[in-house]
Amino acid sequence: MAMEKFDASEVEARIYKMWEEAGAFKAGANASRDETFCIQLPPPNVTGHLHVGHAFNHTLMDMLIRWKRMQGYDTLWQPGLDHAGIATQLMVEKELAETQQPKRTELGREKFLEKVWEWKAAKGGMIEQQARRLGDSLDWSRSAFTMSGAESAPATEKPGNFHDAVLKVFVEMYNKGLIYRGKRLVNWDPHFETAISDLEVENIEVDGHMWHFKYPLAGGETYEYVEKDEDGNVTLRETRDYISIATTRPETMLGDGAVAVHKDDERYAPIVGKLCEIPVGPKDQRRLIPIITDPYPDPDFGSGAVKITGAHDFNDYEVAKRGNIPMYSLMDTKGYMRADGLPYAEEAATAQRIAGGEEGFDEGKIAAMNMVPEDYRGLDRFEARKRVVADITAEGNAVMIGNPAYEAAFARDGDQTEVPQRIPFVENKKIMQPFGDRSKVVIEPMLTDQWFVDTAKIVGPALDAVREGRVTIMPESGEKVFYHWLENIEPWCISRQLWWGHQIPVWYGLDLGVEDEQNPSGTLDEVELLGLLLDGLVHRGTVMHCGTDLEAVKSAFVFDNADVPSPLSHASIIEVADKSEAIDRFAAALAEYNVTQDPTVLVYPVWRDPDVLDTWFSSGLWPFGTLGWPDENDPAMKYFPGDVLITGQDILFFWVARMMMMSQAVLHQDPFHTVYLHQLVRDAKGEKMSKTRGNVIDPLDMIDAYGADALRFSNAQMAALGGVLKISEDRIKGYRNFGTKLWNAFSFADHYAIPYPGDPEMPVVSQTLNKWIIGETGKVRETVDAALTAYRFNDASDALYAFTWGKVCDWYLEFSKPILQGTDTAAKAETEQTLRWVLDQCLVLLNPIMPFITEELWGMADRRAKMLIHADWPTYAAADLVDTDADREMNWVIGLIENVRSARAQVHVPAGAKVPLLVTGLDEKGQSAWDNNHVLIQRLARIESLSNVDRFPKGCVTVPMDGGTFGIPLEGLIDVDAEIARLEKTLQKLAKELGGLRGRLNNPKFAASAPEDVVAEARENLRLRETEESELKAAIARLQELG
RNA sequence: GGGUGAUUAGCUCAGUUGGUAGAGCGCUUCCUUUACACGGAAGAUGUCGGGAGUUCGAGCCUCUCAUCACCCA
Repeated sequence: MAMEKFDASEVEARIYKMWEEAGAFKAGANASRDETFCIQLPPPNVTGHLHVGHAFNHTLMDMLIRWKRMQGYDTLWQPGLDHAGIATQLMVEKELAETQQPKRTELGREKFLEKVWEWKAAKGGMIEQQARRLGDSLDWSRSAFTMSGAESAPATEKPGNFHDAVLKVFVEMYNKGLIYRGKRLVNWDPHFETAISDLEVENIEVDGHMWHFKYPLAGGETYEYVEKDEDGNVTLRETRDYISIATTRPETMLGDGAVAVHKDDERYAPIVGKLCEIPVGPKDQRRLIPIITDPYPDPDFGSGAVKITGAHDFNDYEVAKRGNIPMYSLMDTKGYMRADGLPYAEEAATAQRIAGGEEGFDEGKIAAMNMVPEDYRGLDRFEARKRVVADITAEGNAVMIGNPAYEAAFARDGDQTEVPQRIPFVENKKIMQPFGDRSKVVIEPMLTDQWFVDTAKIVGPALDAVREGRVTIMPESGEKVFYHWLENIEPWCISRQLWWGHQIPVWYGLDLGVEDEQNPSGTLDEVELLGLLLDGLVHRGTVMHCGTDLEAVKSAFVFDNADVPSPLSHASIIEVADKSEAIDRFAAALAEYNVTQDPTVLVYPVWRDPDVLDTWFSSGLWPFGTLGWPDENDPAMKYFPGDVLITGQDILFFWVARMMMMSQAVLHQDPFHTVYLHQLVRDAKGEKMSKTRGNVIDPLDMIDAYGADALRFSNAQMAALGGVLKISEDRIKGYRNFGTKLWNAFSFADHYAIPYPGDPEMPVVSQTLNKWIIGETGKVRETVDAALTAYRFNDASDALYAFTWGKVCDWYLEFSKPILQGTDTAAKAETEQTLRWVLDQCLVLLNPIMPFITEELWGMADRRAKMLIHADWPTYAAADLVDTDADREMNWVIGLIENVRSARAQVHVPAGAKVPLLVTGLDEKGQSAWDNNHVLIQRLARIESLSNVDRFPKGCVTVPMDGGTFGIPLEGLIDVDAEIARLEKTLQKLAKELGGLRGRLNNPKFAASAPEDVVAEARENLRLRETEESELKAAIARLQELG
């Protein structure tokens, strides 16, 4: 019966179903020892689809998991999904728009979150289905979700407690002072109106402009401006009443707090400490700002003077912090120029007093001030830029240069009245501009109130983990990057102005505390009551408390209020939406109390922080949040800490470092011992894949075309440590062919009707051939184990490819044919058993890389104790299996066959023709090797007979071997000149090698300083080459006689 | 501007304490020989980016230059 062809799509679906239904991937499946081996799958976005990057690293993880599972480890490959705040919210908003449903803001928070959960249930997690096509042996029954257990989750959702973990960690870190609220500059996305992480910002080089403006000195002061060249010669000397500023963002001038120059910049030394004017806004209310020194300005860049807008530029922010310069926010959350606050004239006056040192300031006060003049208020930031440029230019404060067009016009017709002689100095230049990777709008650095993790306080243990070798980062270069980043770590902004995510567990209440306590009576009298009502609650501060839920913070608020007059101190605490509702409710209750004197109507409203946590905050808890924590008694906690993390190097900081910090902060352990980083998967040319380039390779298409095994093999093959990953369809096709080769090896066994009982023991053999292949199997098993232990997936796949195709198929199966067809029943039985055993070993060793085809072939045996996925990984050692004599003999046989074939082909002996073979000087070993294997040799090299001769006849093709020289008598058949040419060429190559070898051996320093075995090897090599050389020379001589 | 890495056969890439270069694909020639044409056999192709140094010996170590890529400002 002939085996059918391998149909990947049919087999893959069937086999995967079989594994999954049998629970083959479940945690602990096939465990025969206590040691655990756990890999946490980096959770893909719930909105995500499988791309080549996933396909790549899933293959590596699956290889390790399958390998360890076969070795009997208690394994867990933990899957799950990330709720992906901004991506998911965007996806759902888009869908609402497309289906003409009410917008997010119209729905309100609660209804919108319902929609998100509906979307998740219907369309989220597509990637989990796609990953199955790859053959991933993930324990799907444990699939986790970073939003599981959230208040908003519907009952239909799979239960989980990730939300508990997130809140518990937040509260603990808050209580330890590791989390705080503050005003800092963050990347702000004006489209989504939220802070976003650095990872979500793409810096793209775009065409921009550099404008040059004059900031006039206060009071019309002047100074001598001198420029010098490298040698100190004066190239320009003029009297100026201004300082020249270059900027790519003129609209931010409105928020300037200073002009900074380098302290060593002689040009500006005379005016440091003086004031200059921001040349924009109403003429009467021009603000004056100080000229300061700071290390940041580069004297060689632009004019060397930099305007400092602390609230809208990251570099300026640092300068402003150093110099205590006010940072005026200019824009609203949508990126429009602010329209709130007091009239500009009043704000400018205040700012002026601050700049002059007559008035103090703090963060809150500055934040409330709107420094945008009325004319620009409410404008889009880019529109405002145009207006600012136009206004400054109109007023004559643009730096002017000669107009090339004027020169040209003058030269042409001597009349240039239509063309201006001088024009504003505007450079066209490439600038790096930040864009939101999802919104595609220009990201605005914005000074906002956000929550931060004080990373500096928790970074220590993560750094130590790598420094002390508890955690290994591969490739090693990742360690440097890791140190560099962690040693210069910035506070981590963890709040996002979104709805989809873990809402920050902090509640605010009105600050009722009275600073100058005038009434220690402890009761609420009429005067105080009115005071509270009229005092403008709006301007009162707030107090806040953190807890896992409202109940948890109530007592803290009650405690706060203990000091306020009774009965207000006993007001019941209620939750409201926000501060304004809180004020309304509070005032209404007071008013009612005033009338009724009924203390039970008094309420103390509190409201929850509307922001949600950065997605990376929750995914930082992934290593234990997936295992039942905070329930430390969950049996799955035995898998913490995990073993290996395999992920893209681009999220080393964003995720890997954070998992390490969070695991240490919460559980005081490292989450894994090894981090394997890989690069971005690119197309065959090494370009990034992108939809716009149209070079995206969909792994599912590859699976459709070539099967999952081929894609996996290709992935394993390109996984050289630290290497660039270029995926090539030709290569995948090549590994599909490899699968077919393996399949046909079984078809071979089938063809020879070799019994296939299944689960064979390693046979005890007497045939050299069988001894040899068993030894080779032992070698490859060691190579594969060593490679996988060292995460050298390419070495493992290389070794298996070379073994299966190059050893088993090319030689072993060919050699077995005469025995299988022969009459020696003992030899035949032994070879049949060996062949089945060897093929079984191929299946076992290849299973981690190509699980489908191997499992299918495994299942064709009459019976199997277990599925291949749970088969026992072999432990035999090459040292026990390799028979050196068999090894030497088979290599000699292979060499002889190859050399005879080569010689035949080169002198164009017809492929089918059987030729006689002669030999001279055959030694004992050669004779015995020939005797043992002549059937194989004659068959594969197409040889009719062997005759011992003293001397080769004229016109004989020579094949020098160790232990005897063979010759094919071909007088009259061969082209003598061509054959001489062939031998000469071989001789030349040989001469080169001999030259090298002799050179080394004749050098006394070589023998003195090189290791002994190297010297011995070189000597032996030289001996063999010299013999070969003399044989070749003799052969050439014979041919020349003939000619 | 800072950092990291790369540059090896026509293409895509390996090459783990320095011992004299390999794979897959592609290409050329031959072969439908009873596992396999998604195959078999044979074959060609490399001053290992340039230069200098250390060494008996350098693709590998050091310096330098060039080009490219990525990350961070």
